[in-house]
Amino acid sequence: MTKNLEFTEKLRSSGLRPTKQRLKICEVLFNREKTFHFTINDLAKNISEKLKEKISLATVYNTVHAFKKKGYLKEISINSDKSYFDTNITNHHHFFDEDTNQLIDCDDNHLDNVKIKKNITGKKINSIEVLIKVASDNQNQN
Amino acid sequence: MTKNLEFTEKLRSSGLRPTKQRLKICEVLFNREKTFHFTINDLAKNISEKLKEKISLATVYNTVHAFKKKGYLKEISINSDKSYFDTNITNHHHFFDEDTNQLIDCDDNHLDNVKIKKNITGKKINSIEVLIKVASDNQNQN
DNA sequence: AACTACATTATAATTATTCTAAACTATTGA
DNA sequence: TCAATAGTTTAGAATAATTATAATGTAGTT
Repeated sequence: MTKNLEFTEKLRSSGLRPTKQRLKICEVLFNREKTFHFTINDLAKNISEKLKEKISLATVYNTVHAFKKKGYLKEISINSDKSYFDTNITNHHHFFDEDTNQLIDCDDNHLDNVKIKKNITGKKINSIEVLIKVASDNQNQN
Repeated sequence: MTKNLEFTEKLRSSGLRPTKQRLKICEVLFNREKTFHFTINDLAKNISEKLKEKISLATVYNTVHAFKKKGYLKEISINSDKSYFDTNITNHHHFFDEDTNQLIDCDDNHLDNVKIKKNITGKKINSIEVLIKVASDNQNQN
């Protein structure tokens, strides 16, 4: 609750109206210790668990995309039927646990810096993403 | 046509029956100089252009997944509404041109080897994928 | 040739996501 | 303060990719 003013300011400063729904979503997304990796579905479930009120799915989609556009969220490339988002917007990479379908942050001690030696001519690099897919050692993959 | 026997053998050796449809798809996928990056839709279009006959979409899906399972195709992680596949199954990475939505292979002279210094405990690494998103230098990104 | 297991197919079903258009609300400025 | 307006929310429809279904077809084997 004390964070509400902070979120209001954050939204207003980026030209987003601090509506009730957006503040609630801020609370769920940004009021945590660890970074949060989620799909829209995860988030919607989280909202209806933590908060009493329901927020329309369309609003969740709208808000997540608005937050992404403003740079408050990052979208992560995983080959999947759904999109994954990350509250950690710093430049970092990911493990993807194929057993649990969970994304896990890669910190610096996991991975050497990726160096691009040669780029496509005439293009600029927008992002470099490394995705390390892992699974249980004793589990057979299909 | 001369390749047909080769494809028949390839399929048979991996326990896939060399049906008419699978051979046609092999022809479209593997009878080319360069590696082929495609979505199911690309492939279906390619089939109906190059060949006279139509192959049911369901069969295209089934076949692509069967080929992937047998290791003849790789699925590439791009955050998108559709899945991308690659006939180049060697260990390599990709550029993704956001202007044209095209995947481009990264060869060795583009990228230094990615080294994982520390893995998640109890898990084994199934794959490491680097995706470098690029776009026109003079184009503003939204 | 006939049997059987695997394949193909059209179509229905499912799932994630976006669109729509009407109702609602935050902001602004009189 | 209050009304105008521009941005938001919403339920539900629409769309798009993919998977399931179940009937028909076909390759491989006997």
